[in-house]
Amino acid sequence: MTEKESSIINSAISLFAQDGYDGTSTLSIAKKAGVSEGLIFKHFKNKRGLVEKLIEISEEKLEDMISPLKELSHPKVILKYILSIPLNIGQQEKKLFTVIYSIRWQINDKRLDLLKLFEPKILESFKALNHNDPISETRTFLMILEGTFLYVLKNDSQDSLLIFDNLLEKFNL
Amino acid sequence: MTEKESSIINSAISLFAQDGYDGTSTLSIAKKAGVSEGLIFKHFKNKRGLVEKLIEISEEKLEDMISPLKELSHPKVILKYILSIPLNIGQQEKKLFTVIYSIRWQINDKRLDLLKLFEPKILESFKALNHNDPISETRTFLMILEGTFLYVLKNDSQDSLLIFDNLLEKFNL
Amino acid sequence: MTEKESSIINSAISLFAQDGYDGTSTLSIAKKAGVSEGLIFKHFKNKRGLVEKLIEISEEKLEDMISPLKELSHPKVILKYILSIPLNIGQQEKKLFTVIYSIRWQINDKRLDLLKLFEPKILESFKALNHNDPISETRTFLMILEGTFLYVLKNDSQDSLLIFDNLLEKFNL
Amino acid sequence: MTEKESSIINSAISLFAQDGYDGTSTLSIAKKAGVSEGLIFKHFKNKRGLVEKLIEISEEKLEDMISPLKELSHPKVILKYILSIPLNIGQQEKKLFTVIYSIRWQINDKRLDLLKLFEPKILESFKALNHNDPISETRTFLMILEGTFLYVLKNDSQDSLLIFDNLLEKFNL
DNA sequence: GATGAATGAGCTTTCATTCAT
DNA sequence: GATGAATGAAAGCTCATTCAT
Repeated sequence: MTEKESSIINSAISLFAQDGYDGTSTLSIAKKAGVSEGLIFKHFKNKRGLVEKLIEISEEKLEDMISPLKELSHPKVILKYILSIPLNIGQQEKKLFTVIYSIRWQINDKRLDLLKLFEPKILESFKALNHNDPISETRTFLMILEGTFLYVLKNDSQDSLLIFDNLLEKFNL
Repeated sequence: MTEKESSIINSAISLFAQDGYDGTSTLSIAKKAGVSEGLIFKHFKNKRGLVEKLIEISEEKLEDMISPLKELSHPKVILKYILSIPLNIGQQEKKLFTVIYSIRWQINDKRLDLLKLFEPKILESFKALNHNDPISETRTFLMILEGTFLYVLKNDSQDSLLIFDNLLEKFNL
Repeated sequence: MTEKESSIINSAISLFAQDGYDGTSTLSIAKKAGVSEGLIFKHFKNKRGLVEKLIEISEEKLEDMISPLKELSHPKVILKYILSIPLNIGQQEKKLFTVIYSIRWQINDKRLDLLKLFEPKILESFKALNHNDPISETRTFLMILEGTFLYVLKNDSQDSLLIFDNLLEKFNL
Repeated sequence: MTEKESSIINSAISLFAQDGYDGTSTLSIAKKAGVSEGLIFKHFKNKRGLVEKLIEISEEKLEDMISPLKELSHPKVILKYILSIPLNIGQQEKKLFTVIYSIRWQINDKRLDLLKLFEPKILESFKALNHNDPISETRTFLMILEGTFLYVLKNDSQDSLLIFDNLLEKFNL
């Protein structure tokens, strides 16, 4: 990946997060990236191709967040870790996930439901805890996880910790 | 409000919910409404004006949902009622709220944070229940309420009841 | 002519003078006149019909300005009088003539060359004065008359008198 | 400046002169220029931007007409030269100035009062001639100059010379 | 790889005009 | 005579995309 290519990606993330996919012109991305408009199409074929790239990156980012789970064995620790993820994302990831969230309303693509990646691990954990309805509990857990993500993306929250403790309690973690 | 005017509104709700604000052309709204494109602008001035109208309608809808709360006094009953709201919305409301949710990523307007309307009632209830940190609990409650709304809007859930019971338990309701 | 009809005309004059013919919408005229948009078309058939009416009125106004000439016999007095006309027009006439002037660039109509009405009188006067080239002198006179009109319409001139004396001298009047 | 760009400018001049600013669509300009409509906006941002360009060009044209004055010293010669300017403009300049004149009724911009550029030279000349009221005489001179311009723009005059001599006489030049 | 001139389809919006009431 | 809801054509403008260099 050349320097210009990654400059385009970063500009796209910022602008998509700020103004939405449709609200961002390829020209504005090019300008912000200090690059000619044509180059975007050379590298990504489409404006849509840019989104594809962002989805890929998001998936990789999330995979990275999931991978430490392999070394954890206790289900409560696993669930705690998952719940902590939205509270620990950095500024650039925040923008990236904001893009993914906003795009979900405009583009139909299963891959945009990023949190689905956590489902197996969560279900497995609740089963290990002998929860009496692990499937429902998983669904609720995911739902709340999504609420937490949304909250973090929308608010510059410093009160994350309070929310976190509160959630742990509700899931007996 | 003439018949054509409300036809425009209904078409706008459907199309915005389906394709997003930017993804919907005024021409497509007009066609679906069986109306000339110009009429949209006579009645709503702007494409943006159409959104303003939808926001107003949403606020009214939500006010209607809140008003029964006045007759409830027990805090647990109040909170239960609020949690049940997303599970009881009809098909047209679903579309309407989908529009509001999707637009939040493109238009910055405080009124789009519809759930804020519930905040006073929720806080008051947790205080009445002598919760040891009512402010945090309210925030968590709202966050989860949003997650529930999102879930309901995205999925054609028939499993609502299971989720509902699960949530009641988590808030000791 | 009903009250509403003349109200439309006055509004049209003001708005055309301010924003030009194309820059003025029939709706804005209707609003300013306190009248429905449809009524304009009942009375004047067209937007263009409104202009026709304004041209008629202008011609009448100018005829009124010319008519006192019939009682004047001395050529110098006649020319002096003509030269004084632009300096003595009222506020409403000013607007009206502004409309005529601005419209000349958009609509081709011989009647818009209002000053042509003066030509016979001017030519006759210079002939009576035994001017050695009355035709050329008339053309120059008309040209300068037009310059004076333009000046008066564009500037809220109080220095009219100085200009007037200056012109008299140049034509030996 | 690319070839297409100047083609747009020339088409704009012709059409604006013919049909006025509001009466000319950007599409018609594009067609006449043999160019896509979008290109107009790439180069000039706005329809208004096109006018800005025409104003600039006019100013440059007029500067070119003024510059020979630097080499003239005798005030009478200077004034004679200025009076001769409207009679010596070419076909394309004629169109250009027609645009400027017609636009003055629709757009308020000091730069559209092109003749103001001559004011200092004229005033200076009348002072050098010890005219007893040089300020008034300058105003009158400018007014007549404007009348002359108007006359030339409106009529395909071959009788320019007669007018010219006539004017010289009136200003003792 | 990189540019930027150029395109053309599609968008929102305006507006003169019509017509049922 | 008067209204105002409704139309539809045309306007200015944006933008993803192409392509010669």
